[in-house]
Amino acid sequence: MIPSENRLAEEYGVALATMRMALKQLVDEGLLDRRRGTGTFVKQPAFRADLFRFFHVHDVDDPDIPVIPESRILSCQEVPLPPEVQKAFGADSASHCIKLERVRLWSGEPMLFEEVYLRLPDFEELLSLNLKTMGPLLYPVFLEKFGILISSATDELSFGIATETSAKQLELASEAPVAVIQRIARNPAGRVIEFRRVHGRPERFRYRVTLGDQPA
Amino acid sequence: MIPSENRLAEEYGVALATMRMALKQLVDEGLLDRRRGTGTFVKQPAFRADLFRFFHVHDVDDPDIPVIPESRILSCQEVPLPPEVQKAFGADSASHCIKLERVRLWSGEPMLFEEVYLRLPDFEELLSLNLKTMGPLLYPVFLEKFGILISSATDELSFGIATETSAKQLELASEAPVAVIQRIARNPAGRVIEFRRVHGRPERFRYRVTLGDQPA
DNA sequence: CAGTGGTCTAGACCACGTC
DNA sequence: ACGTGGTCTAGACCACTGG
Repeated sequence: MIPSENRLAEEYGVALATMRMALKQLVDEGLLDRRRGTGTFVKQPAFRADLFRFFHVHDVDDPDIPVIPESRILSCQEVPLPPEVQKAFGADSASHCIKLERVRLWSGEPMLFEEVYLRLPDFEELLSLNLKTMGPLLYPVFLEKFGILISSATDELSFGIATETSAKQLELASEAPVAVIQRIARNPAGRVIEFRRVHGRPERFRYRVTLGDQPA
Repeated sequence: MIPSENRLAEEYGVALATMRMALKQLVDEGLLDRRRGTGTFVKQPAFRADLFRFFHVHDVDDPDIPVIPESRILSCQEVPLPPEVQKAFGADSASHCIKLERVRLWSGEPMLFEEVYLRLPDFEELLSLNLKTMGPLLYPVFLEKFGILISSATDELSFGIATETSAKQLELASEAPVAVIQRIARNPAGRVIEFRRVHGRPERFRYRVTLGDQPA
């Protein structure tokens, strides 16, 4: 909780109405929360998990049931920056980054193979973390362990051919067709935090997204 | 342009600051536009064309160049409501609807085959319109000819098999693999206006979307 | 230069939550 | 009862736009 509008106005030597306008602005920006009769509070940066749960593996019976696939981490190591990751991170990137590989399963079957690239030195600690204890969603981990909030992402979907690794992990023939999702995720300042490439089994792959002003 | 804040405050018998707050609210809701030294204006409902240009057919040389594919309308007729369209439109739907079929081409090659379902009687006039004169984007036509604004859409992407018709139009072998996009588009009130099913040639298909708070 | 909106002041009264 | 934010008042000065 921060001091009341009365105290703040006095402290900063401005009129009450002026302070009210300033506070209103911060509320509009989502930084404060005001409750009549109670006070003004700093808002926790809300992680909109719903925004990032949009890999829908369609339930056999009801495609409207969303599922968070189970996660199995294969490896997590420091590697030289691949060129496309370099392009996404921009000029101010280090020469190396962290590469995390994992498989996501549903009902015991591998559905997605993910390669996640993260900036160094920001995520250096990840190398020494016990990855087994992590939940299936990465962004809450970024927020809790590293204080890094992912607030926007650009996904690009296309069709491609499985690599040797992705074919093996998805239990497909090599060079089988796969769904390809490439994601660039950013913090609120627009800095690219993550580059991700995902291969998915095509026959059960489903991606859903809603754009525009959501009706209430 | 609407009257100045001074005149409005006087007319409605409220203080200037109160009228200012009220106007501010309407600005926040996107209904008004205020310009200092000029006046207050009713805002045209902005059609966010950028929101709906997200079928990216990747340019061979530069995948970052967005393209609006050319449009060729094949048919436009009244048909009974297919079950999945019924489900999208809901209980208050008529028993028939308009079905519009078209092919979208780029560099003369067919890339996408679209089946667009629209509500009756809202779009009744579409049957008698000269479709040749329409531009490649449908939503501006909805707005200009019918006063209907599309403000949100949910897309669902998956992989499927070409139908007889889509294979023919895309110049593929029958039962060839295709990209499938299903779209439900709504007006600001949340009413479903359009149901669309799109088949795309997989090898050149690319779909890009950005979610979250876009950095400035 | 006249009129517009943008910002600010110094009050007032009210609705709501907590104690 | 008291302190909180929500709304309102009746002014003031400034910055910008247009003719």
